[in-house]
Amino acid sequence: MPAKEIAPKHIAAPLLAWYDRSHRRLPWRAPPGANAADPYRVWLSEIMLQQTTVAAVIPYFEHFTTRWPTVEALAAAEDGDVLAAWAGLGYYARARNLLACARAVAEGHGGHFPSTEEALLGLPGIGAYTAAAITAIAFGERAVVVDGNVERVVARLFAVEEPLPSAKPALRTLTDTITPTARAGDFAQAMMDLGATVCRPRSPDCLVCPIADSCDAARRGIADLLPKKAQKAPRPVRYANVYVLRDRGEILLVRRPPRGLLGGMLGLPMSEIADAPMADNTHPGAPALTRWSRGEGRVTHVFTHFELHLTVFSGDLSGITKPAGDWRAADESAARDLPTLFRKALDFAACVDDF
DNA sequence: GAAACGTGGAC
DNA sequence: TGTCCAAGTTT
Repeated sequence: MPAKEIAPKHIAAPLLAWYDRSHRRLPWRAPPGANAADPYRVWLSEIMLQQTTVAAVIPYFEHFTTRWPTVEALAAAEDGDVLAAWAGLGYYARARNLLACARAVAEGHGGHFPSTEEALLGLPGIGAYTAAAITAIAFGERAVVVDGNVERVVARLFAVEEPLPSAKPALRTLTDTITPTARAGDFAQAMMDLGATVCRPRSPDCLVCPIADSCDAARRGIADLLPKKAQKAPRPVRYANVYVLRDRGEILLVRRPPRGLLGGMLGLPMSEIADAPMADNTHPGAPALTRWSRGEGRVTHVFTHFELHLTVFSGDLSGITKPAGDWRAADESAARDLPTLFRKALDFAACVDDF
């Protein structure tokens, strides 16, 4: 019954001491000894960090906070500007929910984020993890903050053999038992930092871990085998066509439907996504009836749940009525606001046709 | 509960 | 090269 032997203070005290010693400076973190963190910055960083690495987030966070320093400023922004600023970060529903949340806070809460988990959970894009993280980090209130790092640390600490994701409820309960009341935000961040830098998914560095004394997996030498994970489904391969339509120095971009894959983002005109390649002489989803020339080869882009093989067609408008859409100068900057998928397709087309 | 939803870095 | 993974949420 190792769970009983690990008292909160045996974890929190050495962990917090380690955190104070090794404190990582990150743009959304209040410097040591400074005033409490700004809820807007905490919230923004937590949304951006969902399933996304710190290194990828930093430049986006700097850009967003410079351009929209407050939640009210963000709430007043144009949808297209925010989505464009998010381009390349991925999981674009986050950007759509970000705006919806900012507007809810600005209009429904007087520009102040609510400070309870329950109220935070009611806001778009804020789930169990983010609500707890904001409660602890921005408001200093005790909350049980469980992300992927914490699950890993706790699974090892208590040598939980049950695989994820079914172990989630047990891991949450165990996290509750070691969560202190004091320094709630620091404890949460310390757990996540530990998971990111010491209690890593592969090759955990138990020799330098501040809580290895209390760790059942370390004691038994099985830390690198935990947590166990259920097998994931294989990634299917799918196909689509994209169209680079030119008119003199411009190319056509279109706004995608507001939900679903890359929802709301600007992109190249694209066919439906199919399970097999389309015949070269049919052009479902093409923006105009013109002569299309197929690029040699395909662009491959790997999403979480499928691998997309894109055939890139280019064509010239040459006198046909200009279809509606966002016509952009056909240079490198055309790809600026686009999801990576379309940046790749444009790069591919540029290599083939050098426009 | 399972599937949808991006991207880039590490090994 | 392929696989795994990163501070998850929504439907």
